[in-house]
Amino acid sequence: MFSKACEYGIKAAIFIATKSYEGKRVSPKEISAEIDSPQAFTAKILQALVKHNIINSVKGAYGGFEIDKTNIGNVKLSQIVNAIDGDSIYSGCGLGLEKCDENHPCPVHDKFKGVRDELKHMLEETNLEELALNIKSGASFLKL
Amino acid sequence: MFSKACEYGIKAAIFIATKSYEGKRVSPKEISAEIDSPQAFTAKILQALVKHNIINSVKGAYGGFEIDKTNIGNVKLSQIVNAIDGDSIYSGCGLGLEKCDENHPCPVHDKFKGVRDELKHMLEETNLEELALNIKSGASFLKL
DNA sequence: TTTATTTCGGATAAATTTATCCTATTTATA
DNA sequence: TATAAATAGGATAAATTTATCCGAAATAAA
Repeated sequence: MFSKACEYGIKAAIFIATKSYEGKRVSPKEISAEIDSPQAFTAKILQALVKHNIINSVKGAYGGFEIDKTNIGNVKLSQIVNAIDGDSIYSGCGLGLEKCDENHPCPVHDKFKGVRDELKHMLEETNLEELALNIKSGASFLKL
Repeated sequence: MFSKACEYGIKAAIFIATKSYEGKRVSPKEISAEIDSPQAFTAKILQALVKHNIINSVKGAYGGFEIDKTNIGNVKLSQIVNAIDGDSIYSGCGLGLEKCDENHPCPVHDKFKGVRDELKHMLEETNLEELALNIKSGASFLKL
């Protein structure tokens, strides 16, 4: 469904959010340990999230990654997915046709519509706040 | 969503079905031309579909690939997806956790459940017959 | 200003997926 | 039986994704 890079990106953002609520910045080392991902690769993904203004980075001593506490609720999963995997999940044809729409549909166009729309809706409605709070409360997990 | 191999496999199976209704066998060359895919790679995928008993192959002169006319309606998309991509779409965790279920959910487990179930249901309920008939009637397309 | 710490970013390598090529094997027909 | 036509399958290459390494740049604090 998502690339590994995207999975790491989502989990990293959630973890950063939980720490940002505590006013703490986190390093790629802490992040990769917490989400069980390769450190250097995760660092690359964090760079991408920074460039897309989804998370903030602070260089130098006592630096690290963080998200503005007041903005955590505004960050939608769709932004993260879009930043890393692009919009192919929404806009792309399920069977890879170059051109696929109501007027020139692939064989599964209509049947996929529901699934795609539900996925899109879910990603656009889910924000980091609720996901981070569920992690903090122990209702959900980032690894294992 | 699906691998390219799987996209090719689905489109190839649909095309074979349309030809099988006419009692005609088709070659990898015809198939790849019709679904706009690399011929040799497509041939490998056809081999996999044969091994999974989703399509039949007949070697030698006047041979080719076909599907029993009486069985076309019984072939579900889920069988093709399963044969090529495995069951990761259904059973795998959306964020790649090794263990992810009600008791130990990833952050998006519940939110993904609906999407996954709808996708699964759609793949299990859609058969080659309806897809092939839509191609024959010009209601849907396999390329461009 | 120096030092320690930390992200940034380029180069490269490993793994996986996608794709190609060529020979062997099978089979219908002349 | 010989021949032509077709799938089967192994070896290999190209492209993409995933992953690692290391030096440069930036920054806080001593």
